[in-house]
Amino acid sequence: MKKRVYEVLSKHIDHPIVLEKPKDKNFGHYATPIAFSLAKTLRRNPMQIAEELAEKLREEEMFEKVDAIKGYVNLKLSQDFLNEYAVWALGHEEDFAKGENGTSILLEFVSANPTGPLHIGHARGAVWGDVLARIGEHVGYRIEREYYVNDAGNQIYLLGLSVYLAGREHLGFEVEWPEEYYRGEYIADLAKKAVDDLGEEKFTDETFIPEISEWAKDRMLELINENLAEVGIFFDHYVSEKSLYDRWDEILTKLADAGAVYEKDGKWWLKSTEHGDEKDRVVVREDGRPTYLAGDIIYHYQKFERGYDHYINIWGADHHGYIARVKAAIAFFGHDPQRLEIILSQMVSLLKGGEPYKMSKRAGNFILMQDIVKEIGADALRFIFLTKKSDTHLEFDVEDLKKEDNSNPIYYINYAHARVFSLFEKAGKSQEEVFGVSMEGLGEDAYDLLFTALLLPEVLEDAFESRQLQKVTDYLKYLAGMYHKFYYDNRIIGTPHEEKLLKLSAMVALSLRVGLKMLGISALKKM
RNA sequence: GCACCCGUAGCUCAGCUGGAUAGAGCGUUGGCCUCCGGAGCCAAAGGCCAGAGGUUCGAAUCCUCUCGGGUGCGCCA
Repeated sequence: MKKRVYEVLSKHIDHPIVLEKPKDKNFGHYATPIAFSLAKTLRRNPMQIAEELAEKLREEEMFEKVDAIKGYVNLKLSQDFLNEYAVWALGHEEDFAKGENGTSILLEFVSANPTGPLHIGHARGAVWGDVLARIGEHVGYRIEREYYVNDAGNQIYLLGLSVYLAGREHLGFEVEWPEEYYRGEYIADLAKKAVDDLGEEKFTDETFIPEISEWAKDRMLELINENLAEVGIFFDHYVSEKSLYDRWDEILTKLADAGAVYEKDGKWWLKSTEHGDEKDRVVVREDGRPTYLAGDIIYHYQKFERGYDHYINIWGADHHGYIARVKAAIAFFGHDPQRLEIILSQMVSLLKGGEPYKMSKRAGNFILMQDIVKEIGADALRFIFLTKKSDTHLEFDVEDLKKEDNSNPIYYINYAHARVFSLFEKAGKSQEEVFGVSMEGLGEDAYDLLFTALLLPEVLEDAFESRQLQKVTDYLKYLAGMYHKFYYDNRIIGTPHEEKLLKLSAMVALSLRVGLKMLGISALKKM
């Protein structure tokens, strides 16, 4: 809708237009303060400009009313326009709110180390990335989801060592635990399975640790994927860090050719300060082994090689210091670092009944994602993360999400959706049979509701483009609230307007349903 | 010390490409079921938008500084 308004306005104004939704609905559906900015360039009174503009816009069929008030131009869409749009939307649920864009995006998220189960912090990035992708795809972007698997380095050895030792303990050997190893019951569980799968003999000698590491890492990745699948999150690609190092010599040569690296103290350094980093970073150690950053450099090199238009990485906020060096590497390869966008996902703290949530022993002092899913369900988990910006600290109480009243927004929204279905059932009608009904003669509040329901497309687009997913949840809560009130104020069944109001209800339900789908939450027809 | 994020109602948070009277949920107080699902609706109370300057027709929003909280600052991954 907004697009159509833009188009019409652009015919009359040769200037960038700001369209906003007025806070007070008496001011119409859309408003523009354009006269203020025009006043500056034209050196004329904004009120006059607004009035002249309003005069012209009144001739457009799309608007029922155009007012110039205090320099604002307020626009009210015509009922016919809203009606037509609703009829189309109801008949094309699959296409409703879809857009065309075509830009391809590689979205990397989660990328948790395969050394332990996912914890609650991972869950935030996981849900956020998944929904960003869902919405982006819906509004027309081509998005592929990728998981970067850190399957190289010391941590994998430590995982193997931990499983090896736990396996020995399981077999009855006396075990002396080193200072550094992975704790938590999952290691013991893994060890038992490893003993069964690999055989007891692998636990007799430390030389088998690399083999155990490999096995444990694969198994861990499977577990992580199971955790993610429980919440409905899947990936298109997995890229193994280990596999990348085959190309290190080639990439290092490229960096050297670009003048991006230099040798000092027997190490190779990336001149990341040239592109805004605080200090240069080591990429090859004295003993010749590449650092973790080297892996990331290769990874991003090949990402750009794969030719997407845009790249998004969702990282835990504790990695923020890493952004500058990765972007520096990209710049050295001659790519525009702006094409890589890093979204940070901030910390999460959990409460239960007002008290700090008890850490799971199983996790080794982490709150496991799967425990929270078990406790509040995947939908609630999704919703809580989606009501907040990704880059602010978040604290929530799991008890609140278990309540079944309006303190729980998912129930609130789904209740509105279910109400519509219950109305149709009560009326003995199918949704399809009212699609064609004219909506003429309904009151203002009905049209306000209809207009709000039709806002979904622009809400989704705005949410995706601004990377502010909470706009979708806010909108759904708002629309559901509006419908609850409408329902309370207006009797529907058995009135002369029954079919019209049912159609309106169907439109509201459609927006709620499509909106929830974008969040990966299913809409209930009955609760 | 440096970098990033944050500071809005008692609590958890929206609002931030500057725009008309600062919002929601919870909590508190008080109303609404002989009527389509009360898992709902209505209302009241509650704010120097951390503080101070600046930019301008206009600032919660942009800039600078100060104060407060979080996180990061290995050649670990």
